[in-house]
Amino acid sequence: MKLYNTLTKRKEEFVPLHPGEVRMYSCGPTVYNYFHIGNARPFIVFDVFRRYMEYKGYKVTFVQNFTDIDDKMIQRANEEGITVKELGERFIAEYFIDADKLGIKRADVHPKATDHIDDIIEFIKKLMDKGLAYQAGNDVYYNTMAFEGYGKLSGQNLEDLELGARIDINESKKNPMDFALWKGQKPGEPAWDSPWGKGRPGWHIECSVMATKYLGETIDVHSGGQDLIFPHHENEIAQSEGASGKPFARYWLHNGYINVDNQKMSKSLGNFFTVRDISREFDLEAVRLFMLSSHYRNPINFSRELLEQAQSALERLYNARNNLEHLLKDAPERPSTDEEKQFLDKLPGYTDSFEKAMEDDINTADALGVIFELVREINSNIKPGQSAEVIRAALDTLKKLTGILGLLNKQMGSLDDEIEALIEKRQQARKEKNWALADKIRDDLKEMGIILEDTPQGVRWKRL
RNA sequence: GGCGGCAUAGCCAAGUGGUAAGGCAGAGGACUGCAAAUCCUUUAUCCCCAGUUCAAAUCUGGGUGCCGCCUCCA
Repeated sequence: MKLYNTLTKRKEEFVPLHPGEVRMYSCGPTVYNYFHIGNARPFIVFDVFRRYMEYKGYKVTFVQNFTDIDDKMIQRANEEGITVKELGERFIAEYFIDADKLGIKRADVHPKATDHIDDIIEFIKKLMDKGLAYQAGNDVYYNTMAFEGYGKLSGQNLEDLELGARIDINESKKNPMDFALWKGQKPGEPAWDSPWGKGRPGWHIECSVMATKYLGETIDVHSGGQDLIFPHHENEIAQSEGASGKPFARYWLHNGYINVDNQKMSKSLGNFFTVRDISREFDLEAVRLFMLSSHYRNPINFSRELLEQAQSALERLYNARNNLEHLLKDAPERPSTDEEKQFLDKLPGYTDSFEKAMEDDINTADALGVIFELVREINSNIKPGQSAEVIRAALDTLKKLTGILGLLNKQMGSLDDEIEALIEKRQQARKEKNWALADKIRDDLKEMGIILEDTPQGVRWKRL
């Protein structure tokens, strides 16, 4: 499998550090609000990466943190009149509600910064011992000048960075590019005891600490949005490699932004949509399909129209699956005919093409194209009366591939007797050409959320 | 100023040397009591110019336009 590695600026063959295992860390949300769809992109695309690696048989250990202490957390908690801890707990719960609807699997570990204060302190001590950090007042800073590789991820050197940097008013730093590992307590802020006085961790340190704790000093994959390349991930490298003397992450994966009107969507610009807001109008699975319909490193524009397109595309997928499930119920268990076997022989080709797309730096857009080609193949070939073997094989392939992308999560389910009876009654009416009654029943069922379709192969239903 | 990305049909989007996947929307047709679903047909000189090559959307050079990072941010 090839992955574009931000560190080397090339596609590289993925070779895990430990054969058969993948250890990956992805930067999670700061839990001071509902997350927006810009945040959702990395959650979704790296969830797909994880699912694909699991599908390929790797033992994947996936860690995604919650940042539950920082300036924004403190500010928001004050506005709400609650503690930072309460705020964090609330929005962690909200995160899972939205993430579940987006089809994002739980990470193996979802560590919180505030649960790792002791580990963070130990880590900072280690950096100080190595001369990579210094205390200034009640703060502790990372000494960027002392770390040789600083800038290697973002492709910049310290001098260029400083030229572009705003004048830093914090005169206690030795160098403007130095960043806080530990921030001394200010009035009204939550704080923990430390060798440098009461305070709280800086933002970057938590990821180095938790990634190391749960995955080891060298991990396989570290991922996040492109805007984290600098300074966040650059700083993580400085911290982690400074402390361990070993490479931190072997592959750095970064997704592109979501734009609105061709402008970056971000919290600071205020032009963002939360996933929660979107969920009131759209099926979040359509949002997922939308995210996967272009390559993860390309920027994508967000709009209602595009979401509607994705919704329609999703329905095409569901129709294909549901039709197969309907057919399977009555499919005869018998040996497949030669013609049916010809169809069966075509199925593995779609899996191959799908994998080929995924192996090329997680090309979900291409992979999705393969799924739609499979859908057409299925729709053109599958008819009532075909062997259960054929229908089952088609269904299995479709479910397998959509499952890797985390799509088609809603089960078709079954109908209760009352509705079955209504459908039967309508069939009788149709037989008698009582169209008025038949249409009335169909309308009534629609009110109840059941849509009927009279196909040449008989009546079918699906949920609204 | 330093670093980086993008430009393919009405919309979205793959494709990185051999005359353009797929989805959405539209048009025509088949099927159908109607509707829906489904199938078939149909819609692109790949931003511009020059070059390399038997052959370029794909490589090289130049240009134009748009965007991002260098500051909290996915």
